Amino acid sequence: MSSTEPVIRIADLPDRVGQTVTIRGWVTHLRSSGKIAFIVLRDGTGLLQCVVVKKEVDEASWETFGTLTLETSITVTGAVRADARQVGGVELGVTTLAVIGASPLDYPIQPKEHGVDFLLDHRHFWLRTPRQVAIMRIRNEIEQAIHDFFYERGFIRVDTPILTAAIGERSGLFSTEYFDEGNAYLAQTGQLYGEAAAAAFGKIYTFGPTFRAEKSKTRRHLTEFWMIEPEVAFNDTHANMQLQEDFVSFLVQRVVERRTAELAELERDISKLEKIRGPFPRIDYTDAVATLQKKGSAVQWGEDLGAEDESLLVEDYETPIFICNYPKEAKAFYMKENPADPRTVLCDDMLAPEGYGEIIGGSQREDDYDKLRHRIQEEGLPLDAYGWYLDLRKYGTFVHSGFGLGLERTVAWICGTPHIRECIPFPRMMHRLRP
RNA sequence: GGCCGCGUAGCUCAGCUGGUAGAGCAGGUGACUGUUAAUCACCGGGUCACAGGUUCGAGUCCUGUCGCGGUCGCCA
Repeated sequence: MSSTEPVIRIADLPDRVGQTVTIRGWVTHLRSSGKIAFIVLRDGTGLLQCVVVKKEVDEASWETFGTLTLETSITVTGAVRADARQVGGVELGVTTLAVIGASPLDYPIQPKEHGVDFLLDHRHFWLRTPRQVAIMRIRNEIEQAIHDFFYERGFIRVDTPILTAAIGERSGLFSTEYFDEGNAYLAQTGQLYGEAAAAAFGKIYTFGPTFRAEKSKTRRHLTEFWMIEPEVAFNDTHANMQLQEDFVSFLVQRVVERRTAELAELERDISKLEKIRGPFPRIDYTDAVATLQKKGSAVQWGEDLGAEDESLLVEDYETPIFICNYPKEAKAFYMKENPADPRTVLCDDMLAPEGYGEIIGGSQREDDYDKLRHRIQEEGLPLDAYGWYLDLRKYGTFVHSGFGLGLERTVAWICGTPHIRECIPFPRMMHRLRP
């Protein structure tokens, strides 16, 4: 292994045909036909077929080839040459070959089908496979696009606390001891803090992990997931939905433009993603219930919509849709009462197409001190814990709105994966805490 | 938590109305100078999740326990 040889990344090789380069990576596949042998090497940027011909390498390198196993990390040096049969159009004619780190023969992931439970037990290795690499690169693209979208529009990113006193929504909380302060809870949302920050900066967003201790066992739920929560001062519910529409369209088109290779690896139907541009239909909850009843659903006005109801509504559209203005009882205490129909609140759920369900929940926030205080009491929540939150309405209250986008659900939809657990590097679910 | 389903070789699975455990892949040895999950020959590999029951006999039927998956509810 020469330290003077420049180390090149596989993705850059098409520009280096004819040059001699050194690559470091992991053995992904091995084939041998006696005096000629093939190594498929992975370096995190792509795959490269390395051709080892006995007559063309030194004896030590040929013997080294014989010891190679799957996932051995190696250094190879050789000439880059064009070969139309290869992905990326190049292969490497090896001149020397050396092992960095050996890999025992019992490497568990084989180039074949495995069960999901087995793969999740070996998530640290599963992550190395082409499909998983593609998903994580798309996830990264979406994360970067989120930051770009908000930065270009003058939003400030605000990091909200993960350890909190009891505050937020009603669903299950993870708790831990916190010195002499009693229990601390892992945050289920950064929204309330986001509202405080909106009065400081005007337009903000949060980007962080959130935790739900519900015993949910579905393809759409994790106990730890990442959520993006914008909050905008002086935006009403209509401006809020416009922002959501622009935001989601931007994310999808960004992935379509920049991650075509990864979408191809996932065999995603890109034509379905290209249609994701505003406007998205805005359906009032009351109209949605009427439509559902016509379609044979048993749903009654006042009830929340079930997963089956959501699918029935989405099936008529190729873009995401909004369901707006749910009954007060079905939604959180902080949502603003609808002046046009006080039985309902100014809120919206965005449902993704193709059965991926709710990816956004948003609302205009209650900005009236007395109404909010009343709602907190109505829900049986401890008033004293919400003192600072009520203060936001006492000192210069302001119309404001925001929403929460579930990152993994968005990644799952854009990638077309059947289960959300593939869309986060190390998923946390009810029955899975490791690796 | 409710309902449905699964647990057999390292992995993926088959195993019928109960009759003494199978395949492919992976692994080992050998052959092969253009392979793309290479091919060919030969070889090793099992507490059928666990406990109890029915039976002459249980991987198979029954009960319980454990583990896991799907779905619903909750939500992003």
